Amino acid sequence: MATGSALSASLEDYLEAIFRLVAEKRVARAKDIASRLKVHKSSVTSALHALAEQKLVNYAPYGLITLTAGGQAAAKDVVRRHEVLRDFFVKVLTVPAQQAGEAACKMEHVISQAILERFVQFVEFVDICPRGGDKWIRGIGYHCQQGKTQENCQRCISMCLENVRTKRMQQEQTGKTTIPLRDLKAGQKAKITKVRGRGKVNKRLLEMGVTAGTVVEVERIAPLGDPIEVKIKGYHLSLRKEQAKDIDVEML
Amino acid sequence: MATGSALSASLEDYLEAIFRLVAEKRVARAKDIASRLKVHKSSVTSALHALAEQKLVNYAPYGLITLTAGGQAAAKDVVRRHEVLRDFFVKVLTVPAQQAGEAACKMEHVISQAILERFVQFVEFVDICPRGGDKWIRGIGYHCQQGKTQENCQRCISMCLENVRTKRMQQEQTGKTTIPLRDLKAGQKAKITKVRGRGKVNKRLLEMGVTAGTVVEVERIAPLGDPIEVKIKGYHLSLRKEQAKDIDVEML
DNA sequence: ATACAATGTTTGGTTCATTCAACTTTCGGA
DNA sequence: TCCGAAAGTTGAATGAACCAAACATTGTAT
Repeated sequence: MATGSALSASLEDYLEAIFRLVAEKRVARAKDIASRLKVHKSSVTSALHALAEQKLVNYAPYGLITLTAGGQAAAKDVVRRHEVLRDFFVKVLTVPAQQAGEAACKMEHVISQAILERFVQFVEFVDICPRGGDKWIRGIGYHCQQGKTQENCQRCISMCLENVRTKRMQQEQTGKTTIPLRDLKAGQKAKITKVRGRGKVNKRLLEMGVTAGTVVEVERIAPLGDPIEVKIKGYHLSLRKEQAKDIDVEML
Repeated sequence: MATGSALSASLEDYLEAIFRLVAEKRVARAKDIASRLKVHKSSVTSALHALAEQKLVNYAPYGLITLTAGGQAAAKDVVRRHEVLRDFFVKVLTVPAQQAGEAACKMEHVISQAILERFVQFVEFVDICPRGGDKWIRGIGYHCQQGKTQENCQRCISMCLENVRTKRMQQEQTGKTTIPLRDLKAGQKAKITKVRGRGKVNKRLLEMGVTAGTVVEVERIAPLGDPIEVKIKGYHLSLRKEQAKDIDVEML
């Protein structure tokens, strides 16, 4: 669901750069695209021509650069690939943020849909599984940075037991921890248990992956608590308070 | 440690194909390279010229194609990247073998050294950590294929407890499980506890990552039990029975 | 031996991504 | 208002990677 004819890695980069610039500043200027991508400004012009030809950007010489609906979709797709990979590198492989970003920049162009979804599911699994969790991931950090001593593993055992115990307790007081998504704070993660809303807005949610069992992470909440930005399956999603009220979640 | 000036993705592909063909059949023929990489035969010729220029292949028109020492090293490097990724996809993300290979083929050209080592360490960590292990990985499989039901997690808890218990028992009868690497069977994994040999052969082993704490996997053992092929940190290594005798390991 | 099929090479042409240098447009200040 | 710097464009040129078709070589089956 998105692009028609596959874009080249290079054009994807341009698209992504435009998307990010529009998000950061209000407009995308050829000069900024050039400096971000470390290419000559004339290269930007030709890329713009190519993108315009494929109806991905609205472009007229000396005019301002915007993404078309299609371009927006394609760019979001690239960005998602980027974010999923970066996320995995940072959260699971404990790679420094900057390095992770650079690596994601290259890999985003060659990763297949199927493998990408596996990455998403993997992170989700680590979140959900009682054997996973923050502490386990931190264990990987130790392992990667300090080498793999037996003591770490001893500590790991106790952490695991503790982890399992807490999870069990949570399981026992079943459903008690269920709250509306609206009540989560920024940075918190939870598992969706029920999506109560109905109608076509709801259908759109389902299409984006907002279904029972999925892990959701609250990225940030706007000043007045209205648009709630969440991440689901690597997608960034903006929810209205109204909708968030009708989504039940269970803290992890 | 390897290549001088970075090779293009395309040339890396040619190098890898030659390496694999030489390994499978005895020689690399231009036609086979072409069909493997799905390119026209004339493209092979030009690639060969480029590679010869960089002193990576021994090439003379109509002559037979071999890798130089440098080419061998570069090819092995590419192959390692490929294998590490494929391994991770198959073993951790439980991606079907063929798909994993295809994905690895593309990603191998863009992955950085640092991230690659993280992948290696991650797989190693999962092997070593009492919370990881086969069963946990199989849990990911369930998760990816069937969706994430609560029952799976319940089962996961008991598996974890069981896992931790066995690990503990192993820990208690400390060191008892230590055996020479030579006594492992094909397919088994173990952690190196001591490398007893000395001298320059030993030094070479250390350089290849054969050090205490590292996970080693026996790939296969030659008919007479002499060259033992192992995988360490994604490298494929061929050990002599002599050497394998002096390496102590502890079963996982 | 020799003819010919299989294999390998060359040549010429395409596309993509890029730069350089010359040119044009835009826009903010004096 | 108009002028110059900053931003953007154009066109010619490069190099990588590829293909198609014509050409060259090799080895082998009769």
